[in-house]
Amino acid sequence: MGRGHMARRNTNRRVGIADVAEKAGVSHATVSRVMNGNAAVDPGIAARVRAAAAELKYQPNPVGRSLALGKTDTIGIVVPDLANPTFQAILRGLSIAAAQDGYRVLIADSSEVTSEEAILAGEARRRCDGVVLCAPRMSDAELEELAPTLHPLVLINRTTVATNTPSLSVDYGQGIQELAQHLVSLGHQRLAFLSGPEHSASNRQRLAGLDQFRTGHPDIELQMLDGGSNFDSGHESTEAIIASGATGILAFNDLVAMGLLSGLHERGVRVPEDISVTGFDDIPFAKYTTPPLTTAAVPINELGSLAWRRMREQIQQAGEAATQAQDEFSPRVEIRKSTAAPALKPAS
Amino acid sequence: MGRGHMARRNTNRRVGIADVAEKAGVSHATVSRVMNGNAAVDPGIAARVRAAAAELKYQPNPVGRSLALGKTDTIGIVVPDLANPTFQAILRGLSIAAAQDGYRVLIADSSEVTSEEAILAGEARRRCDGVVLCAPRMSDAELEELAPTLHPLVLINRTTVATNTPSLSVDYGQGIQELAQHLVSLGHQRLAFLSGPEHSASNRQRLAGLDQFRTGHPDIELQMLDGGSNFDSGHESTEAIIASGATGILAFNDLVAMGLLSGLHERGVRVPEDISVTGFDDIPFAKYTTPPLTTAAVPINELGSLAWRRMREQIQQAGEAATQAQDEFSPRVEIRKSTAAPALKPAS
DNA sequence: GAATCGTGAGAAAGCGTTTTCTCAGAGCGT
DNA sequence: ACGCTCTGAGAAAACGCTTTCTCACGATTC
Repeated sequence: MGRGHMARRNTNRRVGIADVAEKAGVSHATVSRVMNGNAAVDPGIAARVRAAAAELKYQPNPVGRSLALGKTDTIGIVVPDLANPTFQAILRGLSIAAAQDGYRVLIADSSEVTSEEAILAGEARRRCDGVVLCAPRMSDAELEELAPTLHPLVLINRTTVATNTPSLSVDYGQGIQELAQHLVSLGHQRLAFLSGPEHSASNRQRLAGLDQFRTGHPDIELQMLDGGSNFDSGHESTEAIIASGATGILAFNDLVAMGLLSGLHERGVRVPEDISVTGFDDIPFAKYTTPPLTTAAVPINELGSLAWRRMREQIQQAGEAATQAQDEFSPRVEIRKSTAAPALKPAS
Repeated sequence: MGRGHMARRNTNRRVGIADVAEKAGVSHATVSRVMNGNAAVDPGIAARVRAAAAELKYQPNPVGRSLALGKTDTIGIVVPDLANPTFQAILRGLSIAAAQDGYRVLIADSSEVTSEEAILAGEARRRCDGVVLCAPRMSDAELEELAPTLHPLVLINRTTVATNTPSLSVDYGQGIQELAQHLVSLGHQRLAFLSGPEHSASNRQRLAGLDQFRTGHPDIELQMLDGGSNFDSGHESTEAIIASGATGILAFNDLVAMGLLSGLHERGVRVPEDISVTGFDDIPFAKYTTPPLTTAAVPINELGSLAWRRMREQIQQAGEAATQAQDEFSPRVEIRKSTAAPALKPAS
């Protein structure tokens, strides 16, 4: 195979800085200088270098560059489930905003496996200049311990006690209360909440909001049913929902609501005549379900781009551990056709 | 600021291989050997190294590793539009499959800007061990020139004349013909195709399929209307569709169809009573539109994971430029409620 | 018991950049 | 004309790792 020391260099190897240095008759250093435009170099030489680089189609190797500069121009994002339109939208917003500043994004999907999150985040952080942790399912204690490790870190839908990591959150507690209020004002007396993943902080917020709602409306029945965060889990809850006897259903999110809608349709239960259903998030498709879904709209597109802005701020500050912005968004109730007044007298 | 040469090393710096070497009283080399389990090292020493590594929480720096090994354990994916559920699904399938083998994925969204694709792909390739190019909009000539540059490359919805880059494609031509056939067999005589992005290869396939359809059905009217690939462009085409007088509409994809559905609804045109509409792709939400969308189902989840398998094959072969698999999927028509027989006599 | 082999660990050479350090030569003032 | 500063380019160190090369030491063999 001929693993000799010299020769076979040009044949195989990608063109490197050494090649253009040789062609231009200058040193590596000079090539680097003209490529980066840092120090002043003689215009004649610079032109020669540029010509050589162009002719050889030289493109600096980012890995070497990263090692020397100590930065990768890449950020990582960890999401619990890439199939969820909410996280897709955040990813997209983040990716586009970051690209505008010359940064790329590396994705990691924990598939809702809580124990993987810390590992994925750590790995991502080592490869990237920062990490955005999206709706982490891990415990507060674990998050608190992990956060400093990850440092240029942005949290979405989660906060830490230490105020030096920025967070973006949505006031799910308020949103769910408004939805419940909407159902009640339509005349519903028996509500049910189809809850989300056990370790989801946003689910806990919803539960807290509903607790508060209960104290304000002691006369209203409100059941809690276990569920998940995706389409299937909504679909699987159909029986339980019907059995509950509730007429107003608050689904964890739009996906769950859509699954439920389809399940109810299969069972011949009419929405909203027999049962009213609400979602959460207002994903783009919520307008086009049958019937169009009443939901609480989260400004999802802004989340991604704001996450990048917060990340960039930290990267630029580099060091001075200032206290960081804690952004909170208020969802806005979007009334459509999946909610209506309940039937006047429930059959019997 | 004290930019001296020594000291201030432990304070600031991330723990590196040198630190654990020192702590264990061995050389860098030995630490590396232990961490990678390559060469044989004395069990006693190995234990000492491992203990030191654990105590220091040492994690090898991936950038240094990448530079030394010439691989990044990362692949890139370039998509025209991350907002499109089809590409989201491919990304997800790819990401999950790659993660299983310890690879991460870097994303690049060209935002349908054709001229950006080559640049993004090139950049991605330099940072990664391979690139998957998803429905590239660039010209055949450009693609042909770019392909060898990108080498470990997988194409989705596009092929090259050189057979040494694997490609995954969907037979859009056949799918659209089957949909047209479906409309005709329902009794439609006047069809219209709402075409997609001009530079989309899959759009050209559809056009070719429809040409073929025409020759088999000279009696059927088939108009071609310009459109786009997303929700909005479908919505914007509403007027043109109504003006066309067609009763059977073949939308470029499900998104366009959904936009059209909403536009028609706003205008009071009933689907399927007045106009039948078909989509393409069968994205998860197609079942839940009003009415549920007749479409051609593409096995979208498989695409992503198969793309990874093809990529992995190439990475493993590393060199021997064998001819690569060209996979083709056949869409399956999914008849739902957005298509029906046309009104017997069109008003006048 | 001397020559040979094998084992395993350290020294050092990469990997491809950037950046500091060093120094030659030009320009300037006196 | 001498020494001074200043500009700009090359040499070399650094980034953090892997891997080849080298060599010391103990074990084997005749």
